[in-house]
Amino acid sequence: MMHENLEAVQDSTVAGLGRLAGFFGFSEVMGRLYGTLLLSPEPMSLDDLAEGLRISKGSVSMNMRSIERWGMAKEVWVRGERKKYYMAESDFWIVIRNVLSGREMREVQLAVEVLGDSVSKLREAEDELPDDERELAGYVLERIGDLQSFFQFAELALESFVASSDEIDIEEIRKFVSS
Amino acid sequence: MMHENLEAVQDSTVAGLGRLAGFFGFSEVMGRLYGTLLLSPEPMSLDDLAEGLRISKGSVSMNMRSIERWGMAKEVWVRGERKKYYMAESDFWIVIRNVLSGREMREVQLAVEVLGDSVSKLREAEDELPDDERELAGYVLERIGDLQSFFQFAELALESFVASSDEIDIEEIRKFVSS
DNA sequence: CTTTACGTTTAGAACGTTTTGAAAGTAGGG
DNA sequence: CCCTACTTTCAAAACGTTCTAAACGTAAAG
Repeated sequence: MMHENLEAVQDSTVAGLGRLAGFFGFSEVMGRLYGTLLLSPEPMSLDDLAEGLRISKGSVSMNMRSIERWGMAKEVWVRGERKKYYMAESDFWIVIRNVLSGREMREVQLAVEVLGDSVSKLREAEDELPDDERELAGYVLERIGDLQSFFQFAELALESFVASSDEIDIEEIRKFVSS
Repeated sequence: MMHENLEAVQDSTVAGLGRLAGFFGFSEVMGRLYGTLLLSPEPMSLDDLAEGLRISKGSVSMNMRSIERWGMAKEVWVRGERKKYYMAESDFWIVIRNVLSGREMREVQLAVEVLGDSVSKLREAEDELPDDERELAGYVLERIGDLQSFFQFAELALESFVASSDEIDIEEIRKFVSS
């Protein structure tokens, strides 16, 4: 039996990461799996994970594939074992870069595209409109233009963050934070 | 009857904002309500909104309260009317600042707190542990420490962004983006 | 004081998502 | 080549969320 404090601390960390994952639009199970792996010095198999979290093997299998696709964990080969073993990616900057570039970026880009289409469609049709509608169209165009600017800026900001986070080092941060 | 292009553009913008709202963990209806208000030159009543989006008054009522709490729209008083009228907050920086400070910040702060508790609880108990568990505890402490640093940095970054976004001006951005 | 016009709350229905256990698939080992 | 140990897929069930329509509350108007 493991010391109660150690186990409690592991549990609350795992639970916290689950909560966080849910908050950011992933499944909570993904967060808990990631947390479990992160706190384990040894790589873990699907069975280990299923048993540790008391969830079905099916769920572990599917969620681990998501986790892998997001670059949050890697499969590791263990000599003489037929099972799959996983280890958490412990560089959080890599993790959030993966998420930002693969998900938030896509979403923002899509928004920018849609708005661009709308604006050009409306600009083309503007001349043919009767007066009262032209006024409304002008207002709508202005507002959509604001949205465009905003999302284009967000896109740029994300891009530069994703590009620069290569160089971020957690030891640097630790010093910075504790100062 | 409104010109088909104008209406189509409004609809796709509204739908896009709904999608985005869903992506960021709000209800899609909230996003659509906000979009509808944003594209309307006149303030709109609950009935206007319900009719425009073909959803129930009840839903409009509840979602508009959320929208108001997030500072994404304001009630406006219309002379001689008993209805409630709303206008969208059209400064997007204000909107995201509200969201970041009221939601993402809280979540990150919570994570930092929980991790802090865990670390100190575990540090206290460390001495009493048998050797094998002490080793594991050391490992867990290290990983949790990394998490702490990461979230503390995120907290700082959010803080400074929220604090500085007072001074951000959309005209500035527009120039910046289009260059 | 009653009626009317509105906003809010609520219970239940509809819907989507997640979980599970079982069945199917796959690849080493004998 | 089959057996065994494992992973993946899948359909059904459990669950949670969101929607609606109806009931309710409230306040202005008559």
